Amino acid sequence: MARQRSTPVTPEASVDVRRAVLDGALDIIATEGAEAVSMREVARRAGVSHQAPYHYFGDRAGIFAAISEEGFRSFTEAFRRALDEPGDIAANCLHAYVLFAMNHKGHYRVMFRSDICGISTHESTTSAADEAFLSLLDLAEAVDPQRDPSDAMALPVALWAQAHGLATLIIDSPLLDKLPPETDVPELISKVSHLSTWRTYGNQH
Amino acid sequence: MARQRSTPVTPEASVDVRRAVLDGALDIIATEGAEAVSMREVARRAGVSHQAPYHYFGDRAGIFAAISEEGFRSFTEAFRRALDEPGDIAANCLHAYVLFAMNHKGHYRVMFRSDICGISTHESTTSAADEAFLSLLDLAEAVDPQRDPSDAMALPVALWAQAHGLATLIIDSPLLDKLPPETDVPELISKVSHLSTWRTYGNQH
DNA sequence: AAAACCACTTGACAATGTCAAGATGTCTTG
DNA sequence: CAAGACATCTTGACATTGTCAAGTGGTTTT
Repeated sequence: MARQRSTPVTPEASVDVRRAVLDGALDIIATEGAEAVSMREVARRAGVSHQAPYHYFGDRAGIFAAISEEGFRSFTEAFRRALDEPGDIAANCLHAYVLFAMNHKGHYRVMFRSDICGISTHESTTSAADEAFLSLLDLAEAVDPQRDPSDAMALPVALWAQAHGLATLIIDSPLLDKLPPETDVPELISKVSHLSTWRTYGNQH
Repeated sequence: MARQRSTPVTPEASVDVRRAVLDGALDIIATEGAEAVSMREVARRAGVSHQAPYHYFGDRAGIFAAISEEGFRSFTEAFRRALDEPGDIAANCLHAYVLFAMNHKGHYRVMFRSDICGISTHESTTSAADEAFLSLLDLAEAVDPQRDPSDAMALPVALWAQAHGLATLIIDSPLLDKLPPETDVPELISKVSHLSTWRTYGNQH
């Protein structure tokens, strides 16, 4: 009995293993949280030996770094799409931000958890995060290009904090536990957007 | 060699062990993150056997639940103090919120991590969290008592999200990494407060 | 004096992260 | 086309971890 996997070693199969490890980890993170991810469990789910994941990711933190990178890339994509939509740019972007977190719970939960992935040591993850930040700066520019240049960072920080806070409170549930169960989340986002910095004054297109 | 601890079993000593376990855990959480907390390491730091923490906290999640409860209680205290200060109530509260998170990094990092402490199973933790939420509702009431009652939750949600987002982005560092190193955090909080919902219109006292 | 209890302890177990050392196939180079 | 290099895994071993079980020795209650 030389090998259990149906497909032997081929370039395609190896991509599958990498993907399967990532997907297994993402599933665990989204349902049980990042702490529950174990090298051996993701290996088991991928149907490979307990050491196979090490080949692709080096160590446990490597898996999280890969997930984080993937998350930042697809986040940037979604956010830039929202920037180009017609209507209230800021409101559109807040929706896109929070919906991304909800639809990519596993990714989002890892993206800002410096304690588990040590993102700074993984260059490609850092650059993906930098790109995401740039798209946020573009939003600030669209919302208020005339703000005081010496305080240019205040607006992006305020926007980011509002969106990140709303996203984490929703996906980690303490917020929804406090609200009536029939609460409509997209509607809630709209209301928050209306109350906050996430609203564009006269910049619709 | 019957016993290693200098003080034998007395009521006082037992309080010390409980406290020492909590402090050890808090130190690890603040410096290395919650993942690095292990039952045996906190026991080691407290100078007791690896099973002693189980006596007080039941299991690993129990330690986090206790920290979470302690966090919510002292948070509520600090927040209520800010509510009573003269000046712009909302701005004062935002400062209090973020400074609490910065000064109680260990506590704050655990308070909203449902994945590691399963707060809902610990009744006293849940009630401490409920009280904290009530103080937030009081702030919303002070900021805008005349808002539409059918959307009464939108304002507290917006406030909470802004504060929570800013706090987590600061203590977990991705925000400060993007800003110039000489950035003054309290000043940044003020600017964000000025830009956002965290500002009181005509409610100063 | 006996029973119950508190605040621990020692011992054991399966599971985990990771190092080391293969195995087996593909690809490259002389 | 043989020989090495490389990719993609595997099996084995080890220390460390969370937690169950079963003491141990004082204090308190009955």
